[in-house]
Amino acid sequence: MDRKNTGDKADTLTIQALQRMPYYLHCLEKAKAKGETTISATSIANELKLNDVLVRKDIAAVCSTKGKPKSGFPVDELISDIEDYMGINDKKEAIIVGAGSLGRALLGNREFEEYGLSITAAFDINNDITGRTVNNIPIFDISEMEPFCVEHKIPIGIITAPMEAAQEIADSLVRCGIRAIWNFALVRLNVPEGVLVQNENLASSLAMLSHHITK
Amino acid sequence: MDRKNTGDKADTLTIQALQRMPYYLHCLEKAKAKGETTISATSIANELKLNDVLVRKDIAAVCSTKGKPKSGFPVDELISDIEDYMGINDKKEAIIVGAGSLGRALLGNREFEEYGLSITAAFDINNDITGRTVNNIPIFDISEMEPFCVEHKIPIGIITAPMEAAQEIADSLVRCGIRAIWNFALVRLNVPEGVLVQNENLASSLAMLSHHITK
DNA sequence: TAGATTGTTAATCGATTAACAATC
DNA sequence: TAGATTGTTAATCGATTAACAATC
Repeated sequence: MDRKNTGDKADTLTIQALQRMPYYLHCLEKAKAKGETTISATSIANELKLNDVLVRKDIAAVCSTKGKPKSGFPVDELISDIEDYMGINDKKEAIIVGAGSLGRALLGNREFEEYGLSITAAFDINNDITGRTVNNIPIFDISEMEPFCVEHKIPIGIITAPMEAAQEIADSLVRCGIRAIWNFALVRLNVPEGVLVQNENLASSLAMLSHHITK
Repeated sequence: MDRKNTGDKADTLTIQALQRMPYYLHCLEKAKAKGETTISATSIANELKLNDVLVRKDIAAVCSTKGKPKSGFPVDELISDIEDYMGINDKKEAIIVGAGSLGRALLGNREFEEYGLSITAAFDINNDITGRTVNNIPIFDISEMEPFCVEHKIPIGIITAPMEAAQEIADSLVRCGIRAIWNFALVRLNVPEGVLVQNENLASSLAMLSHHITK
């Protein structure tokens, strides 16, 4: 099946553009709170210190209507278009694998819910940890992970395990039909095509900070 | 003072390259554990699924010696060069501002120590939280932040506060002489030149995941 | 030696920015 | 109308990749 021009513009957004969306959303909600009903790409660009053409292109890729010269875009519509595009409004279930300090930290973070991510269980190998709950989310033994994922058709796995274990966990998740992995372990994961791996490299960020400080 | 060619190559690494460094480090340590004394850029590239010329360029920018055709680079030397470059070996003190779920999560994460980051205190506005400790790190009232930073000459601030408060906190940190900010709030911070802001956008990552799932 | 590997220079690729005509 | 703002096409910029001569 060819996907050259299917009418929807879903494929046109680059990763960078997609990552700017939450900023746009925040900016729009601020404008809405102020009572503004339309907003120009130019003003968004100024607020976020981005190029205005860039903002216009990003908006064009997700917005269902065109902007009007002079007034700009309708705020409400743009908000719901971005939310739809990001898939914020339909809840997606996720599990956390590795309930060490970072894993439990994420379990305790309620803000993910706002972005449509609902963490339903955590798994760990260490039986000092399993059996407990954090933020009302149960921590099970790792052996229960595969049946749990299959039964609940979990689409997202969050790996906060040590890097030595990460690839094996990823393989296991893939077998269960997971479709996206949020990887906090410092390894490149090998996954089949169609499975998205989003790497969250706190170590890389730390490298940036450290290097700047050390000059 | 002109900085065209000062002999050190510190300025030549791009952000992307710097972010690859932790992966190289991990890869090298794995090789070292296997008893290998030299390693080729080609083999690192294969392991990490990167282009070999890219790896060679990255290494050239940080490594003090040149590689030898056929054998490659000395593992030990490369490890210490990268560690030096990233500034892993000298401890840098940091504070956390905002001790909500994410902030306490980071407080509890002991892995940062391995990368040279030592979190010495946290601050919050909520007096249900202040006075406690997490992982032996005290949580103080926000009013004590400025004197603490000045007294201890803290170079790094980690913002895990709500986005409404983030800019004000950043301004305050800058006044105290902070040199880098690790920003987990979803706003672009305005800081003077010379202060690094490293944005950690969990929301942007979530946008990636959600969008992929929703297809 | 032959071959793996290096480092450099040039080509490619993709994202951002600039220029500009169209429009409310 | 005039001016702000839009959307598009072309130019720029920067990172990655390819080609290739040099070397252990």
